[in-house]
This record gives sequence, structure tokens and C-alpha cells, in this order.
Amino acid sequence: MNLSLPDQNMHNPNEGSLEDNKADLLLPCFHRGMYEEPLSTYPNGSIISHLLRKTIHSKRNTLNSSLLYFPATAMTGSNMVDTGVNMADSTQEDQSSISSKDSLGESISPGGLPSNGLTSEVEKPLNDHLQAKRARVENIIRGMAGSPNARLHGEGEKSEGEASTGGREVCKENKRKQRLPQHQDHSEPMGSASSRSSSGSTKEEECHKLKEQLQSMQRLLRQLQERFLQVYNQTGSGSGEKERENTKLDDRESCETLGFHLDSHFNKKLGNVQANYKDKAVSDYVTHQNDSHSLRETLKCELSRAINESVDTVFRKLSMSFPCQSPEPRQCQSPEHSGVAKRNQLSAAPDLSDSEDAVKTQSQELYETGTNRSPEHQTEALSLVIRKPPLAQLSSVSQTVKRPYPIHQSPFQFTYGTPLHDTQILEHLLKYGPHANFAGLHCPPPSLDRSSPDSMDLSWDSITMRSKVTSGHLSQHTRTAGLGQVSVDTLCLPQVKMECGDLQSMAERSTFMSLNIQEGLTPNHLKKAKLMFFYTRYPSSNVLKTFFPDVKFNRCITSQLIKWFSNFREFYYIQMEKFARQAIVDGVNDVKDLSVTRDSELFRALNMHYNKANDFQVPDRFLEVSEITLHEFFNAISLAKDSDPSWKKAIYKVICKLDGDVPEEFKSPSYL
DNA sequence: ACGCTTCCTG
DNA sequence: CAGGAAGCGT
Repeated sequence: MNLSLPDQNMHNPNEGSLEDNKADLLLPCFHRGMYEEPLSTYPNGSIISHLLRKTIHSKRNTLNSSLLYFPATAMTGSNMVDTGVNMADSTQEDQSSISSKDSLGESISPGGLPSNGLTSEVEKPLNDHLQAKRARVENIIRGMAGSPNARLHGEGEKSEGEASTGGREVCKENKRKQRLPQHQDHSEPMGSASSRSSSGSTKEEECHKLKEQLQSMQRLLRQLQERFLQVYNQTGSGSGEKERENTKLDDRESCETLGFHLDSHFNKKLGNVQANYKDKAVSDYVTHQNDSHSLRETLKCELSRAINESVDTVFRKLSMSFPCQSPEPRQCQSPEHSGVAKRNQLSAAPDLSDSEDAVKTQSQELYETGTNRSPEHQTEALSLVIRKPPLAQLSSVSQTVKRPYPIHQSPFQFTYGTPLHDTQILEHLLKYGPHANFAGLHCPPPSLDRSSPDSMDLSWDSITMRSKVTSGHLSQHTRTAGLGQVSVDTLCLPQVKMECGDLQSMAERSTFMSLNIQEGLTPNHLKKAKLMFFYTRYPSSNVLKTFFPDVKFNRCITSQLIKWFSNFREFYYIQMEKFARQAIVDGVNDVKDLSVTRDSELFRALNMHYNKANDFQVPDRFLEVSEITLHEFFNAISLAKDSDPSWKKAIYKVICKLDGDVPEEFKSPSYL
């Protein structure tokens, strides 16, 4: 009975150890190298992945000129300021492990980048530099985008093993009355009578999660800051920017003070929040144990404020020292996109005379004139304005920039139930840098919309945000072949201002910006649902609605999605029972001899079902859950509990509590 | 009555 | 994977 295999896991040799699992989350989820579409039809891939793959394949040398290697190690030097939330002291480790982790044979690893990218940029327009910067930024972000998953339990080394292939057909009990008790609202860990845990441990979970959220946001802020510094440094070293030579020094100085400013500012704020939070947590716990909502809201509020102020500070400074683009549209044809045939160009006109923008903000003036005033002149938070690109200006700019959507990015995992949109915003800033507005926060529709070719033009009509982003430059939608995803990029300096309590609505509404709502579910939705199954086996309908924002939900659609997951579960449990019985037949006596690894037949069967293209890096957590499930079945069958007609019910009850949070990326309508 | 689930069938 | 039946909870 050889249940153990040598630990030669091709996929991830590090699985098993908790730290490695953490680090593993930083790995890109997708192995896009396995995709076979032409590069030019990568509408929803991030720009960096385009660049990287093209570089690797040496298909287009021209790309190298716009691609600058951005050393991943540049971000490892930051030290987490001790704010008392040392929840995961692996923060640095998470970041520093990127470069090595990314080289695990991934075709998109930064290590695969040529170092000769620093070539002839002299004659390139500024936007090329900006694109290159964006690409670099994206590259780094992808590496950093992982966040420690909340692990319910860390398991040590597992002995490799697997139930040997069992082809026996499972006789299904012909029983009714096996209904699993209703366990909905898994999306709300703090939910009322959630089946997750008792109120006490729920409270602890809450605290833990909030702390992790705090830390994630702090880390994001730091990364944002580092990004700016890096981008500036690289910008300064580039040639062909003679017009900026005079301001370079000032920029540098400004950037360098930026870090300190952000650090001190945000950490100070964070310290206050944390102090208040502790008190509030205690009092809340004593007074109304179940009222975690107020705690959450309070914390969110304070964090929003802290973030607002810190980000404001950052952008205030940046707006002084980042004359990024002159308001007149620049011609910028990225080499890789110049050949895109079908594209609709939607540009946010540089003309800022939108009706609601009668009053230009100070910073906007600064931005437009490219002057370099001192930050002291900015005494107030920047205005909350989002500019709807005047339709008259459509197609007036021939710039084509693909939306750098991170399609295969390591999962962010700091949402626990209610999405922490604050973090999304920061995440967005990190992903896209200061040149993106929130139109790209959630990518535009997968426009399988057959009926309305110009439907993306309507997207702006839905912008009704109270909290806004000042975007002074180009917004652009590029429609490409294939799925016809729309690309959005806005080359502008956004001034982000979020009001307390507005964060969620803002982010939610931004989710539906530029969104075509689809009537039915597509094969891509099915694929996405299957991948979601790796994270959640029992998604509530609310979760489904959240993660399929491009689907027009009605009763039918909802039940269809629910039915999908029901079918997924059915297959999952059948496999579990099959392999558990096979193990018993094979003479396995101890449940500890049963493990689920990526080499296991069981896993392969599951992976084949939910991830047929094998282009998704299945989270380790799923392996753990699978193993637990297998153990449950094994134990139950071993104890002959299967004589009970409803013996599976107990197992279902256990498994449904193991649901995790689906990464934020899945909320993107064109995630796949 | 409704929503969600499993079970069963095709 | 969808449709339907049926159990269970609200």
C-alpha cells in the first residue's frame, strides 16, 4: 500500500509548510503561458503580461524599448513600522519572497525579463515612458499582490500520499432526508447566526480579520509609496525628458519626503485607529457581543479617514511634482497595440470644462500647467470630481493603451465577508499607479453583448459617484477582437478623496461603471464559477451576485448559478466518497495516511473537473479542505456511519464551514 | 410561499 | 449540466 509519493511536486514543491503556503499565495494564479491565443488578442490580460510574454518569445523586439526591468528586490527593503498589529510577521517575507517565488518556472516571472530594456528611449514620447512605467509597476504589483490568507489552521508537513485510483462506482444511497441544514450568508462571517462559529470565537475572528485588514492596508500604502519612489527614480534616469530636467531634482526630493510623510502620517493615524479600536472592541464585546457591525463600521470609518488623509498627502505631493502629461492629448501608439484592428477609442478629453467642473481644483490647475508649486499651497483635500469624457471628444485622440487589468494576479485575500473596498482602492492605486482612475478599478464589460456594439459608450452614463476621482487626461476604451473586452486606461493623475462611509458605495458603484449587464450566463461564467469553487463550496446568492457583477440577476439566473454550485458539490462529494472507500478497500487503516496533494489522483480528478485548462493555480487551501473532506468520509465509512441514511449530512456541515473568501479579482466581470 | 439544498435522472 | 422532486428552514 504505497500511499506516499516522493515529494517531487512539480506544481509546488513547497506545499505543506505554513510559511510556504503563505508565500505561495503570491504566485500568479494563472499560468498564462498555456494559453494559446495570439498575443494581440489578449484583451484582458495585463499589459505587463503582454510585454513579458512577448519579450520571452522575442516576437517583437520593439517592445523591449518600452519595457524597463524593474527589479523586484527594490521593494523588499521596506520595514513594516511596528504599529502593534503584528498579526503576520511575514509581511516582509511575503514581499521579499516574490522574486524567488516568481521564478518557479512561471513564464511571466520577472526574472524572465531582459535587462536590456534600457535602450533607445530617446525619441519616445513621454507616454511611452509612462507606459513602460506602468508596466513595471504592474509587474511589481503582481508580485506584491498576495496577502496572507486567513488560515483556519496551519497544518504541518503532510506525508505525500494519495488514494490509489479507484474506479469503483459509488452506489448512491437512495435516501431522501439528507438535506444539509441551510447555511447561507457565508459571505458574512459576522453574520447573525452563521454556522461559522460561536459568538465568542466569532468575535475573535472579527478582531483578527480586522487586524489583518489593517495590516494589509498599511502594507498597500507602503507599497504605493515605494512605487512612486521607484517610478520616479526610473523616470529620472530615463532620457528624452529634457523638459523635465529642471524639475527632476524637485521631484526626487518630493518623492523622498513622500515616504516619510506617508509613513508618519498614516502610521500615526493607524495608531490612533488601533488604540480606539481596541477600546471599542472591548466595550463592544462586553456590551453587545453580537454587534460587530458597529465595530466594523467604526473601524472602516476611521481607516477611511486615515487613508484619505494619507493618500491625499501623497497625491498632493505628487500633483506638485508630477506634471505627468500635458493636457493636450499625446500621440502614443504602443507598438503592441498599433495593430489592433477593431477598437473604439473613447477618450476623456483633456478639456476639463465639463459642466460640473466649473471650478477647477487647485491641484488640477497645477497639474494642467505643469507647474511645480510647493505642497504648502495645497491646503485642502482635493476636489471630488469625476469627469465624464465629453462625447464630442470621442475619437479625437488616437492614443491606444490597453487596460492593464491583472488577469492572472495573485489573489488578494483580505476580504472577509464584506469586501473591504478601502483596500480595493489602494489596491487599484498600486496596480495602476497614479495614472489611472477608478474607471479601471473594475474592468469594463466582457461585452459579449451582441446587440449593442457601442454599448460601452453608455458606460459613462452610469457614473454617479459621490466620491470621485479627478481625472484630467485620457480615458480610453479599446475594443479588441475575441471576447471584445474593452480596455480602459486613463492617463491622469487622480486625486482620490473618499468620504467616510462613502468608500463602499463608491467602490460598489465603480464596480458597475463601464459595465454591460448580461442577460444570461456564458461559458466563461461557468468557468469562473468553477474556479470560485476552489474557494467556496457554498456561496450565498449574495456572494454570487457580488462576483458576477456583469450578470443581470433574476430568479432564474440565481438558481442556475446556485445549481451550478450544487452540481459542483455533488461531483466533489462523489469523488470524496469514492476515494475514501477506495482507500478503505486498499487497506488504509489510519486516516493520517490519507492526504491530498497536487499529485493525488483525487486532486487530479477534481482539478480536471473544475480547472480543466489547468491554467489556474489552485489555492492550497482547497487541498486542505479536500483532505479534510476525504478524512471525514474515510472516518465516517470506517465507523460504518454510512449505514445511516443521512450520514453525509454531518460531513456537509463540516465542509460548509471551511469556505473561504473568493479573491477580489473574481469580482471583475471579465476575470476570465 | 419561498429559497436553498440534496438526490435522481437524462 | 439541467430539470424535477422532495426535504428543510424561514
